[in-house]
Amino acid sequence: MDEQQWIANLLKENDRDAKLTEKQIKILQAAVETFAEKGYASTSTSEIAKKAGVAEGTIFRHYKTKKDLLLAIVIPTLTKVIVPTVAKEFAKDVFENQYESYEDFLRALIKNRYHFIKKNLPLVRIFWQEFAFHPEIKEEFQKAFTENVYQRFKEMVEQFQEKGEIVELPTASIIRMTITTIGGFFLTRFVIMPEHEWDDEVEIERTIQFLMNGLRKR
Amino acid sequence: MDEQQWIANLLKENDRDAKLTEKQIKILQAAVETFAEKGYASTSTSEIAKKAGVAEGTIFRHYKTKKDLLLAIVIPTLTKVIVPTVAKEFAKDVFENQYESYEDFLRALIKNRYHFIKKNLPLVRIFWQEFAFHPEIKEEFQKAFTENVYQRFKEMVEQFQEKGEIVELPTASIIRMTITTIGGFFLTRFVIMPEHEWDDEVEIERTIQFLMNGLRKR
Amino acid sequence: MDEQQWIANLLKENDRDAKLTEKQIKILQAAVETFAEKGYASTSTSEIAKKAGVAEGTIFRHYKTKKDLLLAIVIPTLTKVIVPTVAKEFAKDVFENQYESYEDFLRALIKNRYHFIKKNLPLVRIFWQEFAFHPEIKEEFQKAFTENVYQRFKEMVEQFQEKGEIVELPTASIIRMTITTIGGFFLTRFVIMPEHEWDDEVEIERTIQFLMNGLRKR
Amino acid sequence: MDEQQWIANLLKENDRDAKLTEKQIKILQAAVETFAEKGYASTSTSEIAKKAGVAEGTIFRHYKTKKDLLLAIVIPTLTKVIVPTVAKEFAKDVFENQYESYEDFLRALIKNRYHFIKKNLPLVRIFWQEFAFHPEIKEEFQKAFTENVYQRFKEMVEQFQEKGEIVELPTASIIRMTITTIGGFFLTRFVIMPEHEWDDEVEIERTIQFLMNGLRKR
DNA sequence: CATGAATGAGTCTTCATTCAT
DNA sequence: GATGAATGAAGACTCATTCAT
Repeated sequence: MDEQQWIANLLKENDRDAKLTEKQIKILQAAVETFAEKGYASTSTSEIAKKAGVAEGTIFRHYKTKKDLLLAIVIPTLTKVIVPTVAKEFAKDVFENQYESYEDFLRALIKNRYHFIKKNLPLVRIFWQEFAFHPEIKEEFQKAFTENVYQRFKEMVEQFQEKGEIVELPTASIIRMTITTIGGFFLTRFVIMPEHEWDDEVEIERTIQFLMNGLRKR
Repeated sequence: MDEQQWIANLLKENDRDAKLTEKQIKILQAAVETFAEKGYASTSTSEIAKKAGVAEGTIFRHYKTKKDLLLAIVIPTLTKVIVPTVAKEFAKDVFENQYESYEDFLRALIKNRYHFIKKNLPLVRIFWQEFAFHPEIKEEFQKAFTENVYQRFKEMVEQFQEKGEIVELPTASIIRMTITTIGGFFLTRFVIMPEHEWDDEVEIERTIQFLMNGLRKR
Repeated sequence: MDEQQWIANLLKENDRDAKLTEKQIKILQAAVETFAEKGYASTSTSEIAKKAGVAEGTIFRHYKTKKDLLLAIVIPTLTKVIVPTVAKEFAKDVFENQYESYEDFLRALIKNRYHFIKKNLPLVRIFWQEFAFHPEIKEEFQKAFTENVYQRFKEMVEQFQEKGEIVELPTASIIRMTITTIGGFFLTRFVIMPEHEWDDEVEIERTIQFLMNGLRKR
Repeated sequence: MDEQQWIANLLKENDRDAKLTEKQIKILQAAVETFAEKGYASTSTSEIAKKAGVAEGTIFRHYKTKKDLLLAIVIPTLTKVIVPTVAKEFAKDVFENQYESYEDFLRALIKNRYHFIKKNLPLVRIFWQEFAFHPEIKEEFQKAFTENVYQRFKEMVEQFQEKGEIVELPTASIIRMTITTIGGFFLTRFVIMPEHEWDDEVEIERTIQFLMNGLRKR
């Protein structure tokens, strides 16, 4: 029920309408699980149906095609999760605070994303895997990123460049390095070596220090 | 012809035997191209056959199953390309030199990998995409990495830690940061924003400086 | 409303009972339209429902199966339209007049049918198309034709054979020639070349003359 | 074998190439049979496969879609059967003879078509049924008719109008009446009342007389 | 060695029909 | 009466794989 709730909330079209049926939720859950595990192309609709405990036809009553089902999972993960989470909770959490240093900002950012990824690992995996093969997803992502994240990120960077805390490289490079360093940590942590025993607290702090050393003005 | 040569050399079982017939080469080329573009699961053997200009049955004469064909592409890309290329050319190029500084080593490493990826982008993409879904690949990769790359990398790091050039973090962390930073650059450069206009020379140097700043002992 | 009325009157079970609800009428209209355009087998009930603006289930409340819906359209088109229309209006119009000549009878017949077909083209098309595949329809038609039309037609023919106007061929042959000639005209006119510019008055008269020349005693 | 031969000859793309496999012939036969009996839309490919004694996949190796299979049956029936049969054998038989009278021409025409239809009844039924729903068929037919039949028919009619044998109506009307009268006979004979006991010789002669009476100049 | 026709299990999708609300 | 979510059997079509030539 609890488990059902969050995925339902996450994926329904918007918070007002959208009474997802119980079956719809089960379908989405089963799809997320299976897509994440085997990939979109290798997952059959009959398998999803079986796992969801519904008839195969039921899937197609709600999602006209298999691809619609994928997009129904991935697009909200972007527009609802990256965008508003970023824009509302996350941004409140991250951007709209007044940080005393870029380091503090980094710490907030990395912790926020850490918890988000940990919670939504299957969704993130699906997004990551299918990103390359579905132009719709790629476009949606770039739009979401450009419109919502990039601008705020830029302002943040410039603010601390002006304060003389971080180096005067082009903003784009700084953003890229920040993101890839953090992304690289998450990738190693959650995708490549998830079974390794991680001391997450330490590793996060280490990553922050590394980043700060790399970016600090001196 | 030239094009054919390198992929033939790259993929044939080992440098001695292995007279790949013309058809085999065409099959491998077609497979690499198509797997990279659409993903393994979404590629049909008949499509490969058509693109390679051979009969459908011919593929199965050389590769018992479709998966065999994938592995015939990916495993050598690891064992021949990561391993011996690393061990012979690359390692000659990278590890077996005497570097005056970690920075020089980084520069050699990043440039070597840059050219390799640029040349083998489709192969890298396939590896990257299928990595998650095929345990064989994952294992083979981890074996290759652990046995060949990790140990040499570690020695290199320790050498410059002793010299007092780089910081005394755990070797594993330093390796991870080095690799993810470089990997992050390549990912952005070749996968996420390949169409962006890059000044590669500048960007590489920037990445090196960032890494060095992050790792330098102070 | 007007449009609704005639199809309602045409199709309701019989003139007394049969208060077809508004929804029923809409279903029938949608079904007629779609069956005529795409054929019975290629029409889905959901399509009809959508076109009629009712829920899918509603159709099955009124017609147990899809085939029932077809028969609800076709059978009245026969029993109400061929039979009573023939027997009452048409027959009043056609058979029960005293014609001075077979030619006058033909003229009345062809004009009456011309207007009927023009008005009911979709119904006629459905009947025509499905005739071959549904024994019920075939039987119903043959019954209706034999019981109601053939006998009266025969009397008409014999009457003018006795008067010496038309030739002494077997009645069946004369009826067949009359019907196929007229039918052939309608077929060309409404099915094969509907978009051709027809001068119907002239063409009808020409058909009558042709028939009379073919049948006239000399 | 014999049975197989004619349908193979009839349907293969052209007399030279076209080695239809045994299986292909079986598929075509099964398809013709079933389409004729139940209509295209109501026939399933699995049914055809079963009847043909092949795997369902085999059908799609030869005909990319179910509709392709239909067209592979119907179009040759037009272009090979209407056209060249008309243009070569039939036309030799019918048009290129020197007829002494329109009546002789009619007799040749009707007998030729009588045998053709009798032999190819299923094909004719399919054509007739699907004509209305598939624009491709309609267009192909109109092309075939206009290009091959109409012109020759017209010359024939005009020739006998000049000789004063037949009436001076517009050629189009005369052709239409000729065709619909003959068509009407065939329709009644083969479609509407095939089980009736027909004395075909007599009925054909009667039809000719009727037509001639209708068209004779007087 | 290479071919390509043949296979049949499996894929996504549609559809007539049912039934709880 | 009307709805529309749910069903599952059936539909068209795909595909990896085999095998006779």
